[in-house]
Amino acid sequence: MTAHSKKQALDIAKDCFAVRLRKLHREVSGLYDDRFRPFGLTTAQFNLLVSIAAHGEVAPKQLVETLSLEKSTVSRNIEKMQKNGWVKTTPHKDKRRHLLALTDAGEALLEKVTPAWQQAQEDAATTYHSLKSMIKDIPLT
Amino acid sequence: MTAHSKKQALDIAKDCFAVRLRKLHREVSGLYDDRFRPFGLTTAQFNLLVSIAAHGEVAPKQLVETLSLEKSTVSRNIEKMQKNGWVKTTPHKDKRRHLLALTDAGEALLEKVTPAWQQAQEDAATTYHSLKSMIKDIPLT
DNA sequence: CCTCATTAGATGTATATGCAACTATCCAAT
DNA sequence: ATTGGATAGTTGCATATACATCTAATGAGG
Repeated sequence: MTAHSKKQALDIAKDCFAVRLRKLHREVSGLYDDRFRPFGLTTAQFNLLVSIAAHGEVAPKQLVETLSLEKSTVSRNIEKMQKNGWVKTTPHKDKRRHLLALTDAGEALLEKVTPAWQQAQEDAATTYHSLKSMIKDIPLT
Repeated sequence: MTAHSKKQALDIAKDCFAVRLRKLHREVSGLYDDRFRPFGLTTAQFNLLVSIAAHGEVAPKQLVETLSLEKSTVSRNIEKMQKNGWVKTTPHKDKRRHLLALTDAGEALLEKVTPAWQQAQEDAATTYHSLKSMIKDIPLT
């Protein structure tokens, strides 16, 4: 390990978008996970819960696009949320598809965790002052 | 699902730091993974590779702090990198600890993937124009 | 009608990640 | 020196994620 290559590695670590973004993602996700834990909810599941609620009724395919998740990830995460009684499916004329919606329990959960979400938002904004301005630059769709 | 609660969910989805940050993380990590795949390297492993190189010799505990990773995550990811012959360990006087360093193969790999990393950086900067300015606001340590 | 490419989802397999609990070691107070 | 708490790392377990492959259903050309 020459001094040169060590310095080069330092530069990469400092400049790399992925290194910083992944670290920030772990830290921020942790704040939300801490707040959601008492409800038996994870941040990934909360994302899906909110997205389904926002659509009313929605196909998995749509969630894949909205959240940039792999279809198999959606498939399996939804499966857990169904087992927890938060999500229900309804058939579609096109038998390949089906639609997802929140159950009453799912809607009640969303109501119930909203204050925890607000606290997590504050945690994040307090710890990472730049998030508030940064958020506008993160594309949503 | 009332129209009111649906609109509320839309607002949460739009405002939530975690939703946007996690989505961006998946998209950007995917760009790097695509570039690293031909080398049998993942973005997570690249992060560790660079961090070890930047330190020269480093304890897992230090990586935990530098990258905000759980200690068990570091433990197991390093284990895979050792099996791949990229990382070696040396004992420490304090027998609880050990030090990590890159092997020759590890250093060679880092050299070899650096152009791919640069391409991923360009991919990311091109797709997400705001990343370049955003990066300054993401705390490193 | 057929057939074949396409599409939506599910399943097999692997990595990444975190929490809890455990082990081994160290250190400080007595 | 002894012991009890702290520390570094590992292991058990669960979720999250992606790629490759598979299945079922659709739809477009012939």
